Amino acid sequence: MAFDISHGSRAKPNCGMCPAAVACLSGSASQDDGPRWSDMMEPHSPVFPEGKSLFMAGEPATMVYFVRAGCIKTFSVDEDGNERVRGFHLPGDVIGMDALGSRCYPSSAGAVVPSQVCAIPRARLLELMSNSPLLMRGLLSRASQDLASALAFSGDYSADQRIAAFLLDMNDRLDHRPGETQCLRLPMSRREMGSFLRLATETVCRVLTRLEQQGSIELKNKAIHLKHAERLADLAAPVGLVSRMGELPLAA
Amino acid sequence: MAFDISHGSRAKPNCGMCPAAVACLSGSASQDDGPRWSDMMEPHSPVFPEGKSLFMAGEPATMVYFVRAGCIKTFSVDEDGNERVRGFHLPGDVIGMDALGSRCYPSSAGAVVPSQVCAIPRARLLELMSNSPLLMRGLLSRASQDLASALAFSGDYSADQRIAAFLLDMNDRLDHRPGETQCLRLPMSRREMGSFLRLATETVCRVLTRLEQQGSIELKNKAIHLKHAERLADLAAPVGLVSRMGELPLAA
DNA sequence: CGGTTCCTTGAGAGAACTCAACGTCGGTGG
DNA sequence: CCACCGACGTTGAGTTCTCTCAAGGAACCG
Repeated sequence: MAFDISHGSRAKPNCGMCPAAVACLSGSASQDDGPRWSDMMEPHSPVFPEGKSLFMAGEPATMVYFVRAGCIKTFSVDEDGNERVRGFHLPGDVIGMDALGSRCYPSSAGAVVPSQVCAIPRARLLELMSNSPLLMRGLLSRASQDLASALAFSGDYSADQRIAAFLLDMNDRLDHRPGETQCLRLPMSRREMGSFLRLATETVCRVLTRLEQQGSIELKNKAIHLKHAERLADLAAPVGLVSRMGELPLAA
Repeated sequence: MAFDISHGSRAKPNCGMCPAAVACLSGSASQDDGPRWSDMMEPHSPVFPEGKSLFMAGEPATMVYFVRAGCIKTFSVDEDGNERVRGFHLPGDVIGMDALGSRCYPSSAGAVVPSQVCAIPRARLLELMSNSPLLMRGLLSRASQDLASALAFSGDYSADQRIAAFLLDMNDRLDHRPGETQCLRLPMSRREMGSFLRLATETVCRVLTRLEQQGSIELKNKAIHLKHAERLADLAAPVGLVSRMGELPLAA
């Protein structure tokens, strides 16, 4: 993890110091908004231990969260108690945008690994958006990207294609030191991965094993070395997931 | 169809006269916004014959559309030329909200049956949203609902469950005179239905036939009579699709 | 160390797909 | 009016992919 959450838990947010701030604010606020942005935030950035939930589906949506460190999943639970992961949120990602227009969170959210988030009251964010078209544009842009990503994964693709696309997506989004060999350290379990990709846990395992036998990847538990990213990209091409690195620059 | 598009094609939008206006503006604008709203619109409401496309994926997003009559599908085309329907949009629905934050439309849009839409320049809408928090709230609310619906259908459910949920959703959204027996007239082909639900055309047919044999529905080509909506609802329950009739009232 | 959860692999079952054929509908032109 | 055509809809047979059930191994924690 790029940001050690063991120190400074419950620290007052200071976006100037936060390694995730670049991603949080990218395309979302002008230079001037920086200080105001920090001031908006709740005074503490709570730490959530693994498994702890931020909020439950149906709960009144009071806050919007920005992930500072760790990994947060959003999910819903069907009547049989089965969990369905809707998405994984990494440092710099926003959680709760889909509740901006409604009173309640449409899904639950919980920490996949120990995580830290910054919170901003939903009403304050709406107000801020009204005052800053640039911020509104930026946040809408993020929401659009999340939507596009969700739609891409919702397609009817084979297990191999979905997993290849997932690995590449996580590789894009998890920050890893440049120059370092592409070694993913996935925060989530096989079960959570399968839940997100609509695959049985066993199928996830089998596909990963198959990809390893083909020499495309190398498995070391949750660490995955992408040996032939190109081959994965070929496999994942039909999914049509565009890299989120291609951020919208600040210019309108 | 509740609104005969054979007359008044290319008519100047007049939301006071339009049967879809209630849905368009529901929760989206205050009383005062009504006239301003009409003025925003492009001077003509173009008619799109079946198959005609409104815009293509990747095209610069200049307009946001409101469906006035007919049925518009949004879709993407993969590298093999296969069409994947992302959603069906009925009178009162918005198209292009997912492009508000980006420069280009993420998917293509085309008429499923002869259809009429009202267009509003994207920039004008963004401007209007900045000036009217209520409008912003309303439109975000719609976007949230669309997202929730898309997520519900993206779940890993059986063909029967997805089709039952789809029929009930269409029944909710297609306006039919109250008191009339619940007789759906689906605008889309089996192929389009399957494309949306991630099912082969043949599977759609088989499931519909099965539902008919069970006495749940009655098929007359594209007209479908829901004989036992309850049974369908039981089947579709796990999909967790909430009726869109439960609109957010105007009150904050 | 137990105990638990997660990961992995195998065997069999089932759901949906593909391929193929045929029926139906709506339009077009002789 | 009827024959023809193409697109759409329906049904059957066989295949494939993924799931379920089952069991053993590995990692983690008190």
